[in-house]
Amino acid sequence: MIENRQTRKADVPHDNEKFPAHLNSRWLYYFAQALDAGSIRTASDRLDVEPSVISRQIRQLEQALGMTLIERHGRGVRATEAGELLLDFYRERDVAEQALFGRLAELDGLQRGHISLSISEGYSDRLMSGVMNDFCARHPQLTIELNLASDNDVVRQVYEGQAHIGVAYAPRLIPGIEAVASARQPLCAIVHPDHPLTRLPLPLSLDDILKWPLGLVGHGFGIRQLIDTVEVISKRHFHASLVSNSLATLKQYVSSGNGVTFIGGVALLHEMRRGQLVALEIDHPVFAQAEAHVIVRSQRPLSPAARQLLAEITSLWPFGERRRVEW
Amino acid sequence: MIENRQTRKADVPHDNEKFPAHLNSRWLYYFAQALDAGSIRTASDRLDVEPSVISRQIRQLEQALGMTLIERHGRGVRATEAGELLLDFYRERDVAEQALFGRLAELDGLQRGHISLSISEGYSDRLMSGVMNDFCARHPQLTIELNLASDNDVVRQVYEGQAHIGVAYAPRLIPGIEAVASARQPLCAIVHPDHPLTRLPLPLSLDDILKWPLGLVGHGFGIRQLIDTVEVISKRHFHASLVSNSLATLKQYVSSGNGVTFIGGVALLHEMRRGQLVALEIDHPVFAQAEAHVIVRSQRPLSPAARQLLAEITSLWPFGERRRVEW
DNA sequence: TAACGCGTTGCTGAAAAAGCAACATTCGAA
DNA sequence: TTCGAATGTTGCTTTTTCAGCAACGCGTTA
Repeated sequence: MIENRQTRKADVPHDNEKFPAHLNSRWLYYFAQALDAGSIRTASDRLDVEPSVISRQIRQLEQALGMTLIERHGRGVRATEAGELLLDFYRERDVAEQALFGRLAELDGLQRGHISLSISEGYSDRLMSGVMNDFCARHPQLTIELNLASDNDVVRQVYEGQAHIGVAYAPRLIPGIEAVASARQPLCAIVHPDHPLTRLPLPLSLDDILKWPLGLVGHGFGIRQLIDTVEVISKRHFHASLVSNSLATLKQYVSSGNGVTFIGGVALLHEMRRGQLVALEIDHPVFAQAEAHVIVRSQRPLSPAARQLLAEITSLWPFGERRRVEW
Repeated sequence: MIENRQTRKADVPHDNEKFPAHLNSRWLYYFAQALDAGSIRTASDRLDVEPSVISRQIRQLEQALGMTLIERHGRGVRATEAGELLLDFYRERDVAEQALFGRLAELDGLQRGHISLSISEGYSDRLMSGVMNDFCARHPQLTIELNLASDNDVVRQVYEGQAHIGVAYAPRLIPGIEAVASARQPLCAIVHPDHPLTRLPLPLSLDDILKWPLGLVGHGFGIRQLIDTVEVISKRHFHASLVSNSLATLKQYVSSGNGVTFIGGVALLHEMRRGQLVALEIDHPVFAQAEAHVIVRSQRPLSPAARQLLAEITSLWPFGERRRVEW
């Protein structure tokens, strides 16, 4: 036992303590086996160990508890009153342990578990239609938490362990965060289908775009950092007529006027299909090389369920890649 | 672990088993301590053991379960999903263990326990008035079973472990039975107070007694063996007008006529006090040397409660000795 | 009474655990 | 960015615990 082990540094012989901090599982095991078999020798035959081992272990248990646990007759052993109490406890402990194993196995078999996803706004549709719906249907007993957040928050939540898996567009990758899948998804200029820009040849030049009122996402989005970067290196000033932390607001903004906003095209699948919005490629390397990432915390052991979901996400990643030709 | 320990005789390497038969308590202990402390090193400082020990024990636990239990960050450890499950189990197990210790301590403090007494008929009154009433009042949470039986049954029940303590009058002592207290209590002739025998000088001779109708206890009573013995060595014939296995019946018999019976005087305290019966000494060494015994099973560990009661019984034994002068 | 089975006890070797020191990483602050 | 402190880990040795073997004492049984 731990508390009986004498350490070298502080060797205090407090054996007079009434009860040990914890019961050695082997003591209990032999104790229960001996009582179950009716005699130490029978138990020793069953377990294929020497009778002396069992005898000694039981004695240690008795000494640790400071009370006699079994009656030693000439023909076997029987439990004393204290022994019965201990035996009942052991039995209960055993079934609890088996129940634990069952739960652990369920966790292994994806019949139990909790997965927390943190997703950049605009990816939820694609993720849901591409993977999540199917995955949830196949594992109805899993608890899946889907959290929409800004790109920076996605990274933060994954980093702090609040989310197991994150999907972010152009996030600032920091040490400790690992991108298990990436896909280049250019940042596009989003406009109404009737917008004059749609009549210009692609890719659009920055100058053409900047003639129109601009709607920008707020800071905290990976997109915004890309925009700021381009603003600096292109030596131009991006005047934002509207700044919002909601992509939906920006979509609304451009769909009801002739404004322009910068959003990854992948986030607009629905609107583009319905002909409500169009995504126009921009002639700038930074915009063109923007990437979306599926991220996890480095060296964080994921639960089996999270591992499985991650595998499915990456296998289908990027979700709309093949449809990209339609844009 | 027991099942992982390889035996020499039958070494079957079934390490591929998913879960061990039993969790090593030390593994769990370190595991819980590390998570509780937040880091292995903090736990190692608290427990005064090397960090390597904790690290290794946790790893063994993980290998035994076949799953990762803690996330190792640079600044401490955290539980995985499986780890949380295991930790919850451990916490519950711990409180159950503490509860067990509490029950064991109660058992030690006589606040809990079961005592089974087997008592020869006729001793219950004296036992109850002398010891049991007080003992029961002082330890109301003890369960005390008081079983009246014939002398031979008292011995048998104690021998077979059905009774912890026995009180028998002149029982046949067999190996394995130990008399922790004895008292010479002569077998007397019991008659009605108005019986002609009461007018004869004491001790009575056998011949005087045998002139009167005889009530005898049945076989199975220690008394009866004494009577049979005397019958043989005195070369007389004891004709029983009534044979009963109930002392109460015999008392009734002699109190309503001029019959005589042989009962230990100590069994008649009530009746003698009320003047309903008198016990007359008999002039025979076998009768005079009859002994009552408090018996237990040799080398049987008694529960603390039973030990305490036994001590009280023997300290006051024999209960009515000082009053014997009144007879 | 002798033989058998039971639990127990020294003793020896093996396995597990603990200690020690050094290492690789990670995190935080200058 | 760099340095330093802190964390978990690993190789190795020492200590402790456990298991096996043989013998003994004891109670039970034929």
